[in-house]
Amino acid sequence: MALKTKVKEYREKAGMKQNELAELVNVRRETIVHLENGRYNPSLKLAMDIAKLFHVNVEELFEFTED
Amino acid sequence: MALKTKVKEYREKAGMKQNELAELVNVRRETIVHLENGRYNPSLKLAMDIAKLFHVNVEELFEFTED
DNA sequence: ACAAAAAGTGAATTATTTATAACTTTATAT
DNA sequence: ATATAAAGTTATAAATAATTCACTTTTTGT
Repeated sequence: MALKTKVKEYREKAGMKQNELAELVNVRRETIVHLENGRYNPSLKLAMDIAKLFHVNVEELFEFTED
Repeated sequence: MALKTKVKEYREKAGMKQNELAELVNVRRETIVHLENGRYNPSLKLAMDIAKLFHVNVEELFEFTED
């Protein structure tokens, strides 16, 4: 149950710092770090807020893989 | 930050009991009850598992509204 | 009407996400 | 090269999703 994500790609494409993204979706910068690199399962709200920001759907941004 | 969802609609459309849905996505029946009626913010994994099951995207199934 | 199945409730516990803080490491610019 | 910003790490605390249990209520079928 590892999480693959394109958050970093989309963030950089938007010329955005982790800090800025964090503020826009009302979480801590560390939460963005963990999301981009780490392997954990965010809340639906956080996932949808980020997807909305980048004008993509959740499935484009996040994918759960086996193991 | 209330959560509107169509889980119940899609579940019934699929002729599925709460119990069956719960087993298919590996949560308790009570979690499905709370999801369908209650207003709380599930994990992304749970939301995506359910969306996948019904062949819709997450945004079709869940929507966050103000207050 | 009655029984059985399905759905709903509430409270207490457990598991996990997110926050906070105090750092270190890497990238960027002057 | 060196200062500054950005990104990453680790540990602990706080918030909350999810479990569990013991029910009650509603729905469905015979």
